[in-house]
Amino acid sequence: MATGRNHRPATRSRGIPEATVARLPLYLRALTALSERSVPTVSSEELAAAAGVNSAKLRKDFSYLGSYGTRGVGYDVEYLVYQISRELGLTQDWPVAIVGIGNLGAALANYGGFASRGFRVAALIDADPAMAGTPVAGIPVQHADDLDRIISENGVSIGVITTPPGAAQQVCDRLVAAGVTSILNFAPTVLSVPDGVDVRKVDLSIELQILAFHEQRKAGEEGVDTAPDPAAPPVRATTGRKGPDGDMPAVMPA
Amino acid sequence: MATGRNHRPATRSRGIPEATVARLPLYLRALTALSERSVPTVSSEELAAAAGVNSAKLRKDFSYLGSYGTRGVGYDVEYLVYQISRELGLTQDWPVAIVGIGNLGAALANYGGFASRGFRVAALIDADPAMAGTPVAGIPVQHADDLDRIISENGVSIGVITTPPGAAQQVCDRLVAAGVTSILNFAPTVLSVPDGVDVRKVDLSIELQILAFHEQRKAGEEGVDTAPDPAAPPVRATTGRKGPDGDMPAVMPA
DNA sequence: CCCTGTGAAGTGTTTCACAGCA
DNA sequence: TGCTGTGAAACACTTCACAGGG
Repeated sequence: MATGRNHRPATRSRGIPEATVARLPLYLRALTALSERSVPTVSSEELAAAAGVNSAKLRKDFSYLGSYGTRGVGYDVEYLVYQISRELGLTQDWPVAIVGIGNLGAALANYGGFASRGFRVAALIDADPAMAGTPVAGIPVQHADDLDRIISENGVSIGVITTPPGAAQQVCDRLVAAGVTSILNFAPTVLSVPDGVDVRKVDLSIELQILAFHEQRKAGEEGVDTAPDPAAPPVRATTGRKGPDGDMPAVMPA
Repeated sequence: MATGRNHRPATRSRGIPEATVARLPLYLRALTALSERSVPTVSSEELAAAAGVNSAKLRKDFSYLGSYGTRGVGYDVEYLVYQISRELGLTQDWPVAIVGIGNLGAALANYGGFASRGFRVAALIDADPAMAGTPVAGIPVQHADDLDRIISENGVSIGVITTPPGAAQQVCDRLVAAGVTSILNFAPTVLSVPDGVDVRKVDLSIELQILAFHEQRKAGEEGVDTAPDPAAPPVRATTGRKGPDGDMPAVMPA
C-alpha cells in the first residue's frame, strides 16, 4: 500500500484485523455462490475450501465479527451474507468515479462485477476534451475541468485512478481536495495523501515481478534442493560490497 | 492469495521474506527513476520516501539481499538497480501469455508498462473463433484450442487469466498442464492449482470492498472517537446468535 | 559525524488444540 | 457426537535503537 492512513493503532474494542478485513470479500463471494444454489448452511471446513483458506483461519476471522455460527451445525448462509455485507459497508450504495478513460479505465467501466454489491459507476472523467460526451459503457465521459463539481454532486467518496503515471498524483490531489477519502490506484506511482485518506493500489508489473522472483527460484531449485553452502560469494574488486551472488556486469542489460 | 505453493517454510539460508519480495519492485521502480535522472547515490531515507515506505524497513529489506550500501554515504543507484533486478529474475526475459482477450485482456496487452523490464507478451489466446487472427496491440489472437502448443512453443511459464470467472479454472488447468507454473488471475474466482504452481490474484471488487469497509468506519467515526462501550448489542430472538451490532432485516437488501 | 546494517523488542497474523455448546 | 469459538503457542513482520565502518 502507498502512503496513507494507518488504520487506528488498534485501540482494542471494535478492531477487526486488517488481514481479516481483506478476506471478508472472499468469504462473501463464496457465500453468495452458496446462497444462489440455495444452500441453507455451511460448515467452516466447506466454506474455507470454497474461499481458498483454511478453516481455523476462517473461524478466527468470524470470531472477530461475533458468534454467528451454531456449534455442531455450521453457519446460516443468508445470515452470514448479511452480516459480512453490513460489516463491509455494502448495505449502502457507493458511487465511484473513474478518472482516466483509456484502455484500462474503459475496461473497468465495462466490467460487470463492478456494479455487484454496493458499487455504482457514478462518473467517468478524462482530461481529453475530445472524449467529453462520448459514452463509455453507457456513461458519458466528462471533462477533468469539472472534476470538483462532479465529485461533490454525486457524493463520490471512492475514486479510481487509471491515468498515465505522470498524471496520477495531480489527479489524486484534486480528488482529495474534492472530498474523496478512498482511492484505488491503478497507475504505477506512489501516491501521497493526507491522513485520513486510504489508498490501495493494483499494479500489474509488481505482481508479475513477484511471480518472476518465485519462478526464478523454481528453475534454480531443480535437484539442488538441500544444497550445501555455495562457495564464498565473489566480492567486487574496487569496494568491499558483497552480496550472496552475482557481480555487476561490465555493461548493464537494457 | 488463492490455493497454491507455500513458498518453502523458510528453511533459513537464502530465504527472503515474502513481504520483502513484494517491496522489491517498488524499490526498483524508484531506483529506475533516479537512474534516469542520473542520480549516482541515494540514502535509505531518500529512497524510502520515494518508494513510500519507512527507512528502517528499507534497510532491513536490503540487508536480506546483502550489504550493498556504504556507511555514511548511501547506496549506489546503478549497482542497486542491477542487484534487485537480478534478485527478481528480471535480467532474463519472461514470455507471458494472456488468456481471455476481452476488454481487460486487450487493455493489458496494450499496457506499455507490461513490456518494461523482462516481460514480453508472447501470445494472446481467446476461445472465440471470430477473434482468431485479429491483431490486438499488434499481436494476433490465437484460438484456445491451440493453447498447449502455444505455451510450449513460446516457452511460456507465466500466464495471465482475464477470462470470465466461469472459464478461469478450466483455463488454469490447461495452462498448468501445458507447463505454466505462475499464474496471475484477474478473474474473480479462487483457483486451485497443484503444489509448485504460484497464483497471484488481482481483484477489483475485493479492493473496493476493503476501501468501503474503512470508508464506512470513517463516516461512523465523526466525533465518536473514544466512545464508551455501546449499549449491549441486540440479540436475535429465535437463536442465541449475537454480533456487535445490527440484526437481520426482514427483507434482504438486493 | 553520518548513514548503514542488525540484534532485540514489539506488534500482527496464523496455527494448534481443545473446551464447550447444540 | 460434531463443529464452533478461542486461549495459547508459533511464526512473520515491523520498528527501535545503536554499534560500527567509511
